[in-house]
Amino acid sequence: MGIVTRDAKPSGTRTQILDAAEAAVLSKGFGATSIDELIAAVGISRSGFFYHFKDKSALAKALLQRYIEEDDKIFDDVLRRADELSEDPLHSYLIALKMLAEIFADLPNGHPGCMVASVCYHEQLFQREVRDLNEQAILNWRRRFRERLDRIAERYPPRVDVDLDDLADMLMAVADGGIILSRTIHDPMALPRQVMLYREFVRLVFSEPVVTATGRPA
Amino acid sequence: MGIVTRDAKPSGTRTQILDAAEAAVLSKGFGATSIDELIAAVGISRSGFFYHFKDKSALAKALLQRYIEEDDKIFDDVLRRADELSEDPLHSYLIALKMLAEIFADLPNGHPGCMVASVCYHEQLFQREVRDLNEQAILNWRRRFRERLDRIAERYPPRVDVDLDDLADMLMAVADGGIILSRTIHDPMALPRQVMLYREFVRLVFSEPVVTATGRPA
DNA sequence: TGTACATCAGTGAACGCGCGTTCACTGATGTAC
DNA sequence: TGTACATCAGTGAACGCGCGTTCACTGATGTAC
Repeated sequence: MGIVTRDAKPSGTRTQILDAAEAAVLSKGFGATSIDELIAAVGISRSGFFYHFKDKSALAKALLQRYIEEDDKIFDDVLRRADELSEDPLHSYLIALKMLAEIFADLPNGHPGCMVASVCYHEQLFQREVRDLNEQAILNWRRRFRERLDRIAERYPPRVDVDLDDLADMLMAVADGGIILSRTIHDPMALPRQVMLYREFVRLVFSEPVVTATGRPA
Repeated sequence: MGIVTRDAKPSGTRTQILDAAEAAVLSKGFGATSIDELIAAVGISRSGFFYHFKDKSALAKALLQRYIEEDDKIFDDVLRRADELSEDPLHSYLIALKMLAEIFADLPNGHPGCMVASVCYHEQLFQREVRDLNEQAILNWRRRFRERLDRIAERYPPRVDVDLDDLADMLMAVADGGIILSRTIHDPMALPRQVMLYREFVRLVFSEPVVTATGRPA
């Protein structure tokens, strides 16, 4: 998961390096991203790079750290706004998921890729520290969404026997899988549609189906 | 998605190179996998490699091609065996999904990674040909599962309004996302649990909930 | 059966380029007294 | 206000290693006649 939107860029050289690196890493991988291409994009010398990062793996760590922070902020934002719109935990969660799908749908060139997924497919290139950072990020998202699901389950007893940790994880899985799907088949809307499908699942799990006059469920 | 199980290895040098390359690419990326480490693993000289592959991108193509073929074979197998166990399209699909989850659960060290996802996160490194191969593989899987869902929908009208292409795609998304999840949090069972969750969703979409004596759905 | 040639599956040495990293240095701005 | 020193944000040149690729060559096996 994760978004590009960078609000109020500090625009210092360090940030520019990180921006160039993020785009390059997400489209060709960390090992194939060279320092030379980054400094060319930013317009500094090779040593300028090493002033900001002690070595290439310091760049990796900073990249992932920044990415996780930004994603956290987006989730904070979406969940908070959803809570403002409904006091019911299920409705709030459904609103949040719809907002998330809309954010994904509004990305002009589709989602650029998830840093967590990229790191996962380059494990061996990173130190323990970076891989731990990645693991903690996912467990943190699980905890956060699990909390919501617990509150929902209190009011709406689940109609099927699903593990709520798994259901929380599924959002991350659907998002990361949806990004791969979207990029591979060149359909930017596939990702938001997958998020909406996850939303439908959550709804089916917790709420009774409302059958309309036509016999079709609402 | 995709499995390691290599049945009846030809065990030629070319195959050994592909095996070594697959493991390396899935764990560190294509750009960071060197020809030198592959020939060291196989025990041939550098020129021995170039006898089998005209250049490194020929390796990439062969790697992806082989991976897709193997995955296709696994799906063929699972769907065929499920059809033998039930003539009902929904039950057969649910059986197939359970089998798939079991295959994932039985991998001793967890799923090694999906080649399609790896290629997706290394786009810029590959020629058009390889990226097209990747896209076609996904569209092919969509077509195959969509077919099943159509037959299910005929007999079991969906209880909610979901697009069947999206629902077919979701298996691939959940699998690829589940692989990333599993690897990142070091829980090999997270992937099969995600597949079972997708299975639960399919069941909720198509079949009426059966309420048991305790008031809990079956 | 013997000989000539072809193919298969490589070897070994060399190539030049690009990579990450280091090191001594620099000009502009900030701070202390 | 002037001077000394410190810090910030870099430059430029050089390093050695590892990379993908090429090329001339080779020994074993297969095939034609």
